[in-house]
Amino acid sequence: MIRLYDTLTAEKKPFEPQEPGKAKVYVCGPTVYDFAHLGHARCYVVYDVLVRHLRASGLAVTYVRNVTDIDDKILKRAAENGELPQALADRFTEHYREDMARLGNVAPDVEPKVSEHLPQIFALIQSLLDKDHAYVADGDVYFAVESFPSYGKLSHRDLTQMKAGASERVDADQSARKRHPADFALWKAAPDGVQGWDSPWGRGRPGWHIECSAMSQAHLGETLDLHGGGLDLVFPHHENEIAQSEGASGKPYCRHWVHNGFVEVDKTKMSKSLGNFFTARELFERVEPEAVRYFTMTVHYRAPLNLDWTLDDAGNVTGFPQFEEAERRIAYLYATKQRLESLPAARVIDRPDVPAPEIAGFQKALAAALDDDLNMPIALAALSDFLKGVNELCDAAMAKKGKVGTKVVAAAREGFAALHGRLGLGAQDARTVLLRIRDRRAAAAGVSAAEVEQAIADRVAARAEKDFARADAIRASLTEKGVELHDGPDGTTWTMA
RNA sequence: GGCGCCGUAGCCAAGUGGUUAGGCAGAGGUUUGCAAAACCUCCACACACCGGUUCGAAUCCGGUCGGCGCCUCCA
Repeated sequence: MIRLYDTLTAEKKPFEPQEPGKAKVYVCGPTVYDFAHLGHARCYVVYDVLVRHLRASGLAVTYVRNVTDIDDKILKRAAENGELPQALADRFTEHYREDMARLGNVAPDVEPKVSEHLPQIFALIQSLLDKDHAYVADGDVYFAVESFPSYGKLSHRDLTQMKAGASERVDADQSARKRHPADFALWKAAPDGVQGWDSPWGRGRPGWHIECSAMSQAHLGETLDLHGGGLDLVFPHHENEIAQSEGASGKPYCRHWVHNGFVEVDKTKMSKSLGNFFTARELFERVEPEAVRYFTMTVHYRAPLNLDWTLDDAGNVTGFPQFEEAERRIAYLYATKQRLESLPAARVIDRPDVPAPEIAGFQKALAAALDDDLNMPIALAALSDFLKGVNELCDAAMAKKGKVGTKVVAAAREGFAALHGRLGLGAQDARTVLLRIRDRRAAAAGVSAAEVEQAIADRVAARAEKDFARADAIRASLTEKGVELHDGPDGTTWTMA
């Protein structure tokens, strides 16, 4: 049984879809006016693991994650760039999809765009007007929060206690048109000279929240099983979605609300508006995308994830210790996978060996960790045990006259399959990843493969002549450059420290 | 003003009423011509502070201090 913390009830509770065996999952996607940053990466990795785990647990998941391609920030950025808003949105949608793929996230089953759902948005707004949950004011349409008595239930706040304008971002003109300060726009009239879309209430653009109500309903129906997003969406975005959707349908909007914590920098939230962010792709230039994925899983999904980096005297970023550590773990994972895959057939014999507990129990441990509110740090602890077990297995197989049983090897392989299935780790070709890590580090250190290969050849010659002093001198000079040599039965290979 | 979160050993980070989290770093060891990798052992007798409840609290309750988030940009 999967238990997840639910924001609405503020407790961990069993995840129970309406229809047993099926899960309708909606996750709020990005507004595509810039590159995805680490905060987005974290968020979508969290829901990716959630969807993978639900599927691995036997649920037929319909995963919907929208793209907000109509938004004031897109209009503003496009105007600054002198390009069409849709062109800008389309471009960043592509970049976003590339970044998600590099993180190893599965594509959602449906990725709806606001620009393709205006009719549904109009219908929803009209329905709210018909039910007196909304009103028209000067070409704008607002939701009347006082018409929805349970307004505030998700974010656990009381309309009378809220401080209007506490965020210091209120628009005086807009406030004048509202009946209550917390009323929010369903439709906003477009000023002259600004791109707009024709609607029954005049030319304008949709309010921020209505899109998700309209699109989730269009693709998943009136009641979702699970809705996810960043903690910053609890209020007002998700609160307003509830008001809109339940106001229109009269049915519960969503059975389970999941929110992930922020990525932080110096204990402050990473956000586009603060400008304190690193984009996913600039990080990918420094470390394996899978290391970024791994890093996001090192803390519980609801806790803050603090990012550190090192600077040189000029203030340039020189490194990210956490990503470097994560990349070493990823390298360890793939090195282990490679060892298992390359066990010589002669070492694996048909005999009834029993797998070690850390291998035999890995799949269950993984599932149990994720069942308990998606506890990824515990899952990674189980992974550490598993990899240690696989290395012991390989050590045993490769020892003098060593042999291991086929069942044990099969269990280890199944462990890797489960790892991929639930956490989305370890799915790539081991050799490719390891070489890419090595070559990226070598390039960063100014080390060329050719010079290393030459040095290795010289050292091999020196060793053949038993000239160990010279062999060790070569090793020492390479070590200084961060090159590590590994003498194996099939020759000498190298990695970068 | 309202609502909420956090404070765990050198560092990162789980757990949350009584039994080893895990990782990194560090120290020994197996192995190796030397190394590396891998594995083994050790490693903290940790839980911001002060009270209270309890047979027993880092874990529950109250308070204090420190940090953070949201209260119509946000993942």
